[in-house]
Amino acid sequence: MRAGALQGEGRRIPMNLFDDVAHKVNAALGALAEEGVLPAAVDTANVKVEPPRDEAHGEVSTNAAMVLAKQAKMPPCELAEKIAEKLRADADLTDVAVAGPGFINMRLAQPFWNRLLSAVLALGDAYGCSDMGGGEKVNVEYVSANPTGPLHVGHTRGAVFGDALANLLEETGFDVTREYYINDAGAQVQALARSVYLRYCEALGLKIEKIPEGLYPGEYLKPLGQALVMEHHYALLKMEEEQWLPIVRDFAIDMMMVMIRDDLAALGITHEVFFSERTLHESGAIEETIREMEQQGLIYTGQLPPPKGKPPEDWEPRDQLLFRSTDFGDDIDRPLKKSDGSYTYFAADVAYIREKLRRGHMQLVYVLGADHGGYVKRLQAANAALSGGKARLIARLCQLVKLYRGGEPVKMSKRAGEFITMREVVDEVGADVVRFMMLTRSNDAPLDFDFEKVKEQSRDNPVFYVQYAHARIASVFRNAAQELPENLLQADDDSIRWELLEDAAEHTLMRRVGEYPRMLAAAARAHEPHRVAFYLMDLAGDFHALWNKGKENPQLRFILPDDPERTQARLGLLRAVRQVLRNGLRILGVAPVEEM
RNA sequence: GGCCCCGUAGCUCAGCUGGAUAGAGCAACGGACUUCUAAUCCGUCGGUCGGAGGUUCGAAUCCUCCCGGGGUCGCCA
Repeated sequence: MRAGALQGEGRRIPMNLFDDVAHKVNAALGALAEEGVLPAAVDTANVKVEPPRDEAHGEVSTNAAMVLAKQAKMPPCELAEKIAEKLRADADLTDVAVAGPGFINMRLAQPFWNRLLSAVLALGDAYGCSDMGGGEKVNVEYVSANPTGPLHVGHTRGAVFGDALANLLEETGFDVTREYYINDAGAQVQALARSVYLRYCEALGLKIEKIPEGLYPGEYLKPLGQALVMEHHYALLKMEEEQWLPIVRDFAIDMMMVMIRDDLAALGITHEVFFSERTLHESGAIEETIREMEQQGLIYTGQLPPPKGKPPEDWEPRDQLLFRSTDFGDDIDRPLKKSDGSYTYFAADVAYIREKLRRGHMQLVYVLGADHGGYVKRLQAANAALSGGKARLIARLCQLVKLYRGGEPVKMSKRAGEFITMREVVDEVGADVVRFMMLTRSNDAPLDFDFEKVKEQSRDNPVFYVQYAHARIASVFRNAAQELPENLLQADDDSIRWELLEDAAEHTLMRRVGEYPRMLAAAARAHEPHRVAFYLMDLAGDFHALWNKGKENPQLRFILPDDPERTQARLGLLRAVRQVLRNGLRILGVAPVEEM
C-alpha cells in the first residue's frame, strides 16, 4: 500500500474526526490487502472520507469501494460490504451501511463525540490548528501599493484577504512571513517627488499653477510640502532639480509609508517585512540575478513579435534583453531592460523572487488585483527558472469592490484625485465589519460593499449574524451565573455527560463543530480564507436554530435549573461553539463581541 | 486576435479540487414573541448548473469547441 497516500495517513490533524475515520478505513483496507482481497500495491490516492451532503446518509462516508473496485476486480457493492464488515468491528463506528452506488456510510458512537467535545474545550484556542504545513516557509506578499498616495478601497480587499490568508496558513502549520513590496524606484516616485516639491513651493507662498498632467494632484500632499518647509526652509528652492529630487523623493516616500502603515494598523494589519525595490537596484542584486541567469542560458538578446490584434502605431522592432519565460510556460519572452538601458519593473521582480527564495521560502504567495492577471505567468516562469521547480508561486487575484450607499453607487473621480480611502471606510463602519465583509465572497468574484447594509443589525448582514450568535452565547453564560449554583458551573469538564445532548439540533451543531478542523485544512490548501467566513455563517445559523427551538419547547432551553446534568452538557456544547466562533473569527481578524 | 477570471433559483452568491435527490440568503407567501436578546427561527414557492461534445461506475466540478460578461496584451508600476 502506498504510504501516506490516503488522506489522514500523512500528518494527522488533531481532533479532525474525518482524519480519524480515514485512519480506520485505511486500516481496514490494509487488512483486506493482507487477505488478498485487494492487491498488495493498491493505490488509495482517490479514497476520501468526508461528511455526506445529506444527513440521512450518516455522519461520515467513504467512497473507498467505488474507487478501488477496479483494482480489486470486484463490483463496488461487494467490495463495500467487505470493507464495511471490517469497520463494523470498530467500537467507535455505528450504523455502518453500504448505500447507493457503493458508498459506505457510518455514524460515530457516543464515546467518539465525547472525546471530540472534551477535546475542543481542552484545546481551546488551538482547536482546529494543525501541523499540516510542516513548518514550511511561506511568503505572503500583499498590499504592496505604490507609496504615492493613501490606500483606497481597491487595496482594502487585497489587504484583508492577504492578512486572513496569512493567519490561516500560520494556524495550519506554515512558517509565514507577511511582506510588503515598496515600489520606491522608477518614474512614479519621481512624479511623487515633483508633486511634493510643488506643494513645498506653495507652502512657501509661491504661486503654483494647476498640478501638471502626470503628477499627483491630491490634497494629501500639502502637509508634506509644509513639513519640507519646516525642515529645509528655503534651501531646496536654490537647488537644481537633480539635487532636490532625491531629497524630496526619499522624504515623501518615508512619509507616505508612515501613513500607509498607520492605515493598515487601523485595519489590524502588520507586515513583518517591508521590502524596498530600490535596494534591489542599489545593491546590484538585479545585475547579479541577470548574470546568473545568463550563465544558465536563461537570457538572450533578440526581438519580440508585435502584439497581435491591434498593433500599436509606434511599433518598431528592437533588440532587447529577454528572459526565456516561454520555456517555463509563459506566452512570450519578457524584456528585462528598457530602451534607455535601465531595468524593467519585471527585472526587479525577478531579483526579488531570487531574494525570497534565498531566504528559504518554498511557497511564494502573491495577492494581486485582478488587473495584474496578465503578470502572473511571467512571475511563475521566473520562479520556476530560479528555484529549479522546487518552490511554488501562487497568485491570488482579487476582483473589484464596488461601493454603494443605500443601493446607490458611490461616485469617485480618479482623475481629480478624489477617491474613497481605506481609512474613510474603516472609520465609518469599523475594522471588524470591513474585514468580515471583504471575505464574504470568493476572491475571484466581484464584491458589492454597501455602507448602509453593513451597518444594519439584521440577518442580511453576515457580520452581525455571526457576532450575534457569539453575543447570545455570552448572554446565556451571564444568566447561568445568576441562576445556577457555583458548584455546577465549576464542574470538571471530564465529568460532563455529553450523551444528554439528544436533540437533532444539538447533534447538527455538534457535527458542525467537528467539521471545523477539516474545513480549516481545506481552506488553507486552497488558499481560500473566505471558506472560514462561510463556515462561521453556517455555524451561527445552526446555533440560532437551536436557540429558537428552546422558545418553542422549554425543555430545549440551555439552562434547566431542575436538570443540572443536562444543563452542564448544554453549556459545554455552547462553550465549544463559542470557542470555534472565536477561533474562526481570529483567523479573519475579527474580534468577537460579548453583547450587542 | 492571444492569455486569465467569471457564467448555478427572479436577485446576490456557496458548492468542501470527481460523489448520492445541486444548496444558502434576499425577494414572494404562510407561521412562531408573558424572550436563556423575535436584532432570531420554522415552513412553502423557485434551477435544461451559459450551450454542445468528450473522459468514467459517476461531471456544476476535469478536457475540447462555441456563446455571453469582465480584465489584460513590448519600454507604466
